[in-house]
Amino acid sequence: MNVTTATPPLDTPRRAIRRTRRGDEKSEQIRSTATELFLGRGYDGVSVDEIVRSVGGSKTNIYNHFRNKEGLFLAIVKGLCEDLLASFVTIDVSALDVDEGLRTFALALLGILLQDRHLAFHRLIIAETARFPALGRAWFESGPEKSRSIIAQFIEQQQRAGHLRPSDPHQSATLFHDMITFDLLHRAMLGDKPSDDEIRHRIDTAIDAFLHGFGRK
Amino acid sequence: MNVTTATPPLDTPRRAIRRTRRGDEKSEQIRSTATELFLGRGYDGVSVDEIVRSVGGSKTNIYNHFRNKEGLFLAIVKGLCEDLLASFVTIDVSALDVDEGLRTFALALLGILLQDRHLAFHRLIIAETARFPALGRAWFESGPEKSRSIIAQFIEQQQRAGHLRPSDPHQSATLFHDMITFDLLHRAMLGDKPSDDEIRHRIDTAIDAFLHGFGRK
DNA sequence: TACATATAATACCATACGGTATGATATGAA
DNA sequence: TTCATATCATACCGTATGGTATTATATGTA
Repeated sequence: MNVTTATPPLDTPRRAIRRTRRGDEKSEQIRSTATELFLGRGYDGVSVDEIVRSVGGSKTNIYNHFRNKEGLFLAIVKGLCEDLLASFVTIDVSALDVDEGLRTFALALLGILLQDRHLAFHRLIIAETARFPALGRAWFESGPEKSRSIIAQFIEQQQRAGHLRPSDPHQSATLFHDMITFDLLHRAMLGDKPSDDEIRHRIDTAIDAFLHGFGRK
Repeated sequence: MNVTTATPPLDTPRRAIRRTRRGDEKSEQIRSTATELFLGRGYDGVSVDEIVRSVGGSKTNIYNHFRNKEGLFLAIVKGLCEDLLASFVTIDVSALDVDEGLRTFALALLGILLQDRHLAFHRLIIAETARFPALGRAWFESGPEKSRSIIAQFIEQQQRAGHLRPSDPHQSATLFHDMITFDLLHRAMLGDKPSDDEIRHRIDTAIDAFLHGFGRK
């Protein structure tokens, strides 16, 4: 209801707190415990009282570390955005050819996206973007947009080496990324987890389509 | 909490109701009014009292027509699943060549998926699938799976005519469908609606990739 | 040791929700 | 017209929620 924008950011403590080791530890306990609860049952599905019961300690202290329930939630999502794709940004494909590079990216990406933890996270984001619009943006930038950029770099490099015909690298990376992820991710979100064979087969088909297309010349 | 399965389906009236014209009209009023409310603010965001205020009449009567809040919600989602893709199933591409056919499908599909009404519906489905598992299934079957099947039929027909090289038609249709939809749909869900030019460009690129690929032979 | 403050424990508040009970009124079929 | 019943209006119940107030205790620093 309150749409004024003069209020300070929500993911900030309600008042200056003297930082201390015990305090930081407690704050981390609250954050990590609440993370699992929110991932499991969504924002509305978890009450502050339940977080208190689960992490121990007092309700007041939660409201001291995080301004309110929304503040705690936003801090948690911010952390998850950074964590989930962490292993993807360190992949080194510089020594691989086109086929191997794309396959490496695809396997790593699906390995992350099909984890239960990511599925729950994805549900959370989609569901709560209506309530917290900034949240969807942050996820898109740190998720799909980031992984596509990494793939785009590789594609551009392969184009310069003459192994791919010229095109907008980011557009091409997006098409490849989407071919790989959409179907398997959505089915996994409905509880229909693809087998390793299915994953490999999907990747093979997508790489083949990406490199050669389906036209009959 | 109650996980027994002996209860009757939820989208069923709580007791036998003598069907009458006024009753059917009232039931429709409730359904259509509540549809817009749920699309706007989700399941938890809309209270039964608010539906009563909005549609007029009495709370009791809603509980007579639909067993409870969940029953009303499921009836509404079932209706939306059928409505949204209605215009897609009647498309006739039998006289078109590969390029034109794929373009026709892509334009029609995006025309549906990027509507505000569908975006809200999609959010609703993803968010509430955790609470109502059957819901995600029903949507997937009547949505993505259905549109892919229609595209697959066209691809198979073009393969038999020798205009596409042989492949699993449904796999290929899935790849094409996902290239077309994933990125634009997700960005639209975050409020970043693509322009008509962007849509056309994306479709061109995807069709080109589908037919010719990006490899340098 | 002394003092400021972070944490705890607990009771409490206002509000909102889904759902039911009850009694009055409107409607439609016999 | 009669009578069963669909609809309405309203009050109510039990429960849960986010958030605050209060008072006591543990902790770190000077």
